[in-house]
Amino acid sequence: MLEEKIKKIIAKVTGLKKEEIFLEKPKENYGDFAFPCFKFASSLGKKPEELAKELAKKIKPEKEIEKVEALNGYVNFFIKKDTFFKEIFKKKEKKIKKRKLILVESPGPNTNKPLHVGHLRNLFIGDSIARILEFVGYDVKRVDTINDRGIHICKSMLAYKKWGKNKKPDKKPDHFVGYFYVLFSKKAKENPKLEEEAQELLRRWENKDEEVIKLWKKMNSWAMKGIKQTYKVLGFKHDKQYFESETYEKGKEIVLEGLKRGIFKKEDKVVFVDLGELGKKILLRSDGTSLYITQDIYLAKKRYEDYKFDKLIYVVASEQEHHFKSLFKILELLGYKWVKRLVHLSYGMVHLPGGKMKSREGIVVDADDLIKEVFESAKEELRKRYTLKKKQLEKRALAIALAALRFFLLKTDIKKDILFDKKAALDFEGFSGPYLQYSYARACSILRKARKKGRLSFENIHETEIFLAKKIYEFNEIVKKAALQLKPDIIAIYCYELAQVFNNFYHSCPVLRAEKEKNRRIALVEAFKKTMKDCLHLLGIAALERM
RNA sequence: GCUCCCGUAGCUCAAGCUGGAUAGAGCAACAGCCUCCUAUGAUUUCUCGAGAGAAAGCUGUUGGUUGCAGGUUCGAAUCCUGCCGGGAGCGCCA
Repeated sequence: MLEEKIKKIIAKVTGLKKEEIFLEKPKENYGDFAFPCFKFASSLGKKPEELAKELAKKIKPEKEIEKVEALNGYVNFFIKKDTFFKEIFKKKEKKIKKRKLILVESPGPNTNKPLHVGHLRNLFIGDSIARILEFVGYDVKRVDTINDRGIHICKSMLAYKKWGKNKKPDKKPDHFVGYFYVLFSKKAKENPKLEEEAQELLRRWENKDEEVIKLWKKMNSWAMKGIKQTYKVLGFKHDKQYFESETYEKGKEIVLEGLKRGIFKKEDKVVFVDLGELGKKILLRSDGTSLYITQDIYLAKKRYEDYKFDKLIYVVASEQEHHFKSLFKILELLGYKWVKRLVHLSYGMVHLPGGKMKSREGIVVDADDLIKEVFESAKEELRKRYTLKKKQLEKRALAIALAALRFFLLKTDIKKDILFDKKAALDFEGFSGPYLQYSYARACSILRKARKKGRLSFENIHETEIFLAKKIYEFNEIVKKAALQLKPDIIAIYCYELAQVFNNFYHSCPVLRAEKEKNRRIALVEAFKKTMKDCLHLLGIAALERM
């Protein structure tokens, strides 16, 4: 690693420890690596400018280092032009499997409604995190929690019971179920008694009332069927799915046991826990039925028993931060040591220009509708350009549409809220998924025609070639950073910059028509293609050989 | 009321955790550019010529008192304090 070598040199000259040395990436024309002297200078009582000059004098150019210059208190290192090429053309060492197991939970759908754009963000983040962690050597399992019980489920059931006329789905089944959920809210506004009826239905469900269970099974299977269809279109698979309906009873048991042990309290028939700063949290309703958190307690335990994971990452929106803090605290109170392995990866909400999405009122951007719209738009773009057979057209259009969507939802810092802008989601130009695919396709097209012959020459290197080589060189560091911080957006932005630098190179440097430079440039395009492919993989975007 | 998050170009966002040289992209607007792309036809490799379509591409221009006011520092978009504005959460939704 070049950074390591430079740090070593600086350590030698300054007497600092390698760990104390922090290198910066300088601006253009200021070299390739920079060592800021400000802190070190003040500890010696010297002026940074003078110290930088002193240090620069002491360091002699060698193997990879072309020259060393002092400027504005920085020691700037200029790396020899061919070094980055040699670095990226090297065969990489094999990765060491760490054999640590990480569980990623996403997206946790509810079986009372179809997926919306918020779920898509969740799903893309979860999937990308899983890919990134796998890439750096972890074992990763993708798990999902199906929220298939609870008061919200009973609401859609009640509406169907009252106004569904026992009809079978006349549209995608999860949309059909979702319709009744929205209908319930509408009717409940006029008639608040419906809320009580839904509660009664939940009690009957927990008492395993045959009629209720039968209805529940029917509607749940519809919802699941629809949700699975959407997963399939997205190419998303889980290693294991957990169902709330199978964990809530054990959750109750743990809560009641905690009550006996005096960890939890009971007042007015309600079981709750006092979490101090986090406030009080209710664990069982006064009618004895369970809540979201009741089953989450057991679910965490069950997962640990199933997998003995080193880490469990819950990909859940920021609105549930309080919930997870409470959950982790409760698990700690119960004495589970593995609670330290649980992480709530909180991501920002997707808002509409008019405010928050509200499933209950049907104010949402539906995932299926959105996918369809982007897909149609991609088909249109393809038709404008080429004549393709229907199957090929659809396959390619779907790959492009999903690229646009994935990138749109992954490019923003995960903790920040997104303002959903349909025009931007449908954009295939500029800072977009298809832009990445396009640059990849171009590289493939060059390589289809290119043949390398003889040795590589490092004469006449164009500056865009160096920019590209340097960018490719950064990849390893970027992935490590993304894995450490659990931030797919780092990859997304890097990937975009990589494509950008390649497109610059592509415009300034002919490859096939080049002479002495040709072999080197082909090798460079190969290195780009490989890196871009890895990047796209980490984002879950299809790398298309042809656009 | 309390807790957490956010405020950067007309719009959407980078850089903020780890303070550092000129705060970067995309969209929109304006002005340019061209190929190794695509389809068709040859060519067994290297590729070629004709005509056609054409950028999911590139370059440039325009655009900023980084919400406001203080503080720390040689140096602040970044750290600290206060204020203003927006969002989310806070004992029987998930």
